[in-house]
Amino acid sequence: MREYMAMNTPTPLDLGRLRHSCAHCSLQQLCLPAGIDAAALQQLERIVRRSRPVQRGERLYRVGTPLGAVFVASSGAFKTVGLNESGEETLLGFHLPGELIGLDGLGEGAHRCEAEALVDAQVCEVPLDQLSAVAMQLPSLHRQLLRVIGQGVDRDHDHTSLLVRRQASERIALFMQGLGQRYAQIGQDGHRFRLPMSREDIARYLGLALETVSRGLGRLQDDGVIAVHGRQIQILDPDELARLAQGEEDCEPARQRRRG
Amino acid sequence: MREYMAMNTPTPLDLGRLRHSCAHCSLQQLCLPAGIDAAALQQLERIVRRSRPVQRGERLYRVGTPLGAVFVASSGAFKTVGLNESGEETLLGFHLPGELIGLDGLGEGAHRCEAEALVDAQVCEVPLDQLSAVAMQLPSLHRQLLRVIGQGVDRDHDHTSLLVRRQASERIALFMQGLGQRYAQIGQDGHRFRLPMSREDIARYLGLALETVSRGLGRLQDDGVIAVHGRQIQILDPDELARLAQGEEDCEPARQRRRG
DNA sequence: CGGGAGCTTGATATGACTCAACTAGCGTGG
DNA sequence: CCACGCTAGTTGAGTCATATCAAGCTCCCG
Repeated sequence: MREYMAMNTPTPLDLGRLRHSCAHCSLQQLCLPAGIDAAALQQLERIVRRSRPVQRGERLYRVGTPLGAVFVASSGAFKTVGLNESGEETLLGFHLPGELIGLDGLGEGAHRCEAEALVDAQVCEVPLDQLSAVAMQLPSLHRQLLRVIGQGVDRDHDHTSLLVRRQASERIALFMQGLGQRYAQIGQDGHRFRLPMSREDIARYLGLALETVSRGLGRLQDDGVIAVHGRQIQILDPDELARLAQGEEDCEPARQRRRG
Repeated sequence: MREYMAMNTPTPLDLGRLRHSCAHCSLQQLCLPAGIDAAALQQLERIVRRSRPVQRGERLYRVGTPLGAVFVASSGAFKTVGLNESGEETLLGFHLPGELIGLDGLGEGAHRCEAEALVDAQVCEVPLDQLSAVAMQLPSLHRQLLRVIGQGVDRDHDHTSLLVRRQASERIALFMQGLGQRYAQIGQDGHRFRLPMSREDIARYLGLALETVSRGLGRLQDDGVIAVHGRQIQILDPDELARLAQGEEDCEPARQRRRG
């Protein structure tokens, strides 16, 4: 958060944030409140624990933690990491503001993965039993709950179709493109953003070696598709990025390689 | 249901099947009815369209089909295949009896993938609006609905941790092991089963070339871990399979390769 | 200024893909 | 009943992309 503050919100504390409610949240249209009526919103607000700060590296829950609540970041970013029997970690997903965290564990009643803040963040916490109870009273909230669950499933499926791609360059292009789209969806600049995760996280998310990710990004930069400065990313040529993401390997005749 | 019966199962009709209900279904404990009380079960039965036969190759829904119902096979097997913009297909999952099909599309209200029967099958269909309506009356069913949704998410995550494995042999071993476990869960023999899917389907599910799958299975057979006769599989050495699945590459000193 | 994590870059080895031929199994039709 | 053709699966040879190992670099942060 230090970084963010320095970069984006000069004064250390935005008082408005303290008064934040679902009704005033910029993410309202993306989050549980989307599409529910005023009465339902009030009910929902009553049970939501709002905007708790979470430090980088802090975990919302661990493997085995009984499922008690779902979370939504209002700022920052999270990763969810699965641990299998043999102790290996699998990077299951990244979660930007507005995207529900903690649906795993719905199956067994306890979390099968861990949710860790990639940068300092703010999270809203929604106790699941209360959410269920309210959802059973309010059809619109019930629908919306199923909708955000479905969106999580969709993101998992997107991840899967990333992972089955053969070419590393394809996975990387698709990842950057998808991230840009997700930033755009939450009202941030989809062409210029800061990666909240390390190269290693990206590599594990994409099923690649971290060196391959590094090289892939370098290549995209050399080709003039994106600009990379550490974690700062700028998408220079979205169309070309989309082309590469769809497996159409360059062969670009007119475009020169290496410092385009 | 009458129509279905009349249409598709001409003479060799098992009368017992006509009486089939959730209460008598062998999959009861794995399916939506699991853990709900008798009253809830009755309510649920009222809305479930039971045991429609589905032919191999037939699809339950296609991309873009408005989400209207979820499905559970009572016999047979399905695959779900996602189609992305560029027309490429991604094999998102296999569904054995008792495993919910059709949760994708919850996010957008329309299916993003297609569910196709791998072999002739029987499916129960649960209209989603009615299911929602009943779930809102019955806490136990509501809980159970979230639980089966969560199990679907868990399976997707298992798939993901398969895909990030580096070694093809590891993915293949893990796949066979997982399939065996799933068969065991539904009361079938987990050590001896028939694959409902082709090598190509397996390959696409695992993010490998089909030849690699074929070789991998051959290798497992040569090592005496499994026996393969076409799609008929027998797991001979579950412990060794588990070892291989966890990445502990053989180096087996005593065990001889090629026709063990 | 020093330390260290995070990242880049280089050289090399190898595992998996690709292309290709071949086989097994199965249903069809002569 | 066998020949045929088709689909699914196996097996082989060669190439290439990516993992791996190993330096070196850069940027923070103390």
